[in-house]
Amino acid sequence: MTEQITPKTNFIKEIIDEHNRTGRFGGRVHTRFPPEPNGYLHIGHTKALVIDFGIAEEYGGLTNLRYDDTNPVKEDVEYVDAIKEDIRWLGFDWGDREYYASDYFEQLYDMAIELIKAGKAYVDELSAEEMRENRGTLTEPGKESPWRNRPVEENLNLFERMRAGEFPDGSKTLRAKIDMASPNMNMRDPVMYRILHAEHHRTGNKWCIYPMYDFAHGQSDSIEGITHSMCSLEYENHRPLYDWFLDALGIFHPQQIEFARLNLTHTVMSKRKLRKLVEEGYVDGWTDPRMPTLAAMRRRGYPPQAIRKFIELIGVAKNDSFVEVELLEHVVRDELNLIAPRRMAILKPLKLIIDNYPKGETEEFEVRDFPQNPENDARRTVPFGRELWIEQDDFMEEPAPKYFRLTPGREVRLMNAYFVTAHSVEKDEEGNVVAVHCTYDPETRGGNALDGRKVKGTIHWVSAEHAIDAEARLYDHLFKDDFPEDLPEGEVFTDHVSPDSLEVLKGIKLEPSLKEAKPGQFYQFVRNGYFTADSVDSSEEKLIFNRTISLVDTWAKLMK
RNA sequence: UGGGGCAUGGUGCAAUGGCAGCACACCGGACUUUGAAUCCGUGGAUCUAGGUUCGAAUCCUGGUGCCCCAGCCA
Repeated sequence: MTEQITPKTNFIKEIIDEHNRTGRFGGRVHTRFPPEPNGYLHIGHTKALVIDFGIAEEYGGLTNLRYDDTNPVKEDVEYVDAIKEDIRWLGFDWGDREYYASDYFEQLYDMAIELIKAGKAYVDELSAEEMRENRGTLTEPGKESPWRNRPVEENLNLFERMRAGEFPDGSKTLRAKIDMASPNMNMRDPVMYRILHAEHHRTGNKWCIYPMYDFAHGQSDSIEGITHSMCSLEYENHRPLYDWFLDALGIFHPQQIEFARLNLTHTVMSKRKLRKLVEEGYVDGWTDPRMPTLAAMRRRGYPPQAIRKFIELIGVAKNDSFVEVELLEHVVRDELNLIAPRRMAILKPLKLIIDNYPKGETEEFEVRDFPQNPENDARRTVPFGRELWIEQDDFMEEPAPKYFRLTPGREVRLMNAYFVTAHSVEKDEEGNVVAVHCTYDPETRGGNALDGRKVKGTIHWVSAEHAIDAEARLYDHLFKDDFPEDLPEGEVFTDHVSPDSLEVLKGIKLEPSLKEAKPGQFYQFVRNGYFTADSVDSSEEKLIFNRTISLVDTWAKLMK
């Protein structure tokens, strides 16, 4: 297991410590996790999850789950449910504090009225295009809207009628009256409300005006008494606006803190791109095990503790960064190594016939599930017979240098069974080896020679007579490139989806104890990798295994 | 050529004026009934130029590079 040497602090905790020293929030720490229900949670969100829930817990505080559902045209209950399942799977608990920004629509509306009355908001009638033209550019100030200074009463009247549904989509907006010349574009009279005659997944058709994120998030935090509102770096430019609304309203003022979001090599993380992969069929839905979504990782067999551990290891900072996916894979292997019982399975079968083993005879071996762990003596029974399946890769008629598996004339160990020596091969008309003949030494039962002689190679096997047929799905990185988003001019990231990211193996051979394998149970297929039954397609009649992650393969590296 | 942020081995994160460290990756070795795991070991970093200081990754000044912002998205 990886050492628990993660840094004990980070810049966010230092800020909180400072607040606690000065008593800004009376020692209280209350955070929120604010997903928009418009897609599945991915590994990047896990960073926010671990920060939001982890920090609150560390300080003895609470975390609210709050859906940021202010845009009905993009959101759906399907995602609300999926998100909750993912959070629970990771082991986080929001108690009964499941909230929605849409719960606050009425209060938000009242706040807008208040700002209008204070002369800090106005109804604008500029079209989207006109508004864009008036906004100015990064280097030039914007122009004030001709509607900017109309009387409070008129604003009130118009805003009420916006709510009443008197105007078509896009015809009017409510804007904050701040500063069209601000160097921060977010302060150039940002839109607070837009007209959207759309059905909301929670409020139905009650509303036809919806608040913008900037007008909803800070106040939602405030209403819930959130003390520390963590978000990603791109919201840094929004903090002045977040603060402005809170101050203009004179309500409880949480602290927004921004951190760098997680980027991972060999994958893409934006919801837009993930959606594209799904919609254009590059993958089989949001839960395709190659996706970086939590649902996909669960299906693929990543243990949730490993994902949490990974997030703890990468730390928190404000530095834009790309984490190598190898670290995630390391943590997954590390965890699985501890919890996954060993099994024998042959992925690419080759027949091995023991010529001097009595025909028709079988025997059983009692084999340990965790041979590397002296404290866990769990065992299972594995049948053995005259004809076995071994891996094609475990036999070479003309061995490469340093190859020490099965090859004519060399003695190797069949794991937990006997020493065997290959003598001859059967080939098909194309010259492919289809069976290997060997002899065994009955004096090596269990895998050790009475005379103490050693063998260099140990290979795994499955009794042909008892084997169960199954399918295996081997996954590799979705993209071969480290940074699939860094593309030459004119190329699309979907063109780079790796054709090797999925390899389906029909007719793999399993030891019989795998018959009852269920999704959510992890196995190590000895010398091959970690596998789990597929939660969508596997059944008792037709077992289908996902390869969660291969074992480290020093031999393959040597061969390159 | 506006504003906001960020620069430490290949990657990510520490070091908060006092010996630049940890993890992954890489490389070498030991051990091995998994070419896994485990164990041991090597190499490799403070963007740059000045300044302050006995002493700077850390403080100051200038430069350079990268990221974000011109949605009625979040």
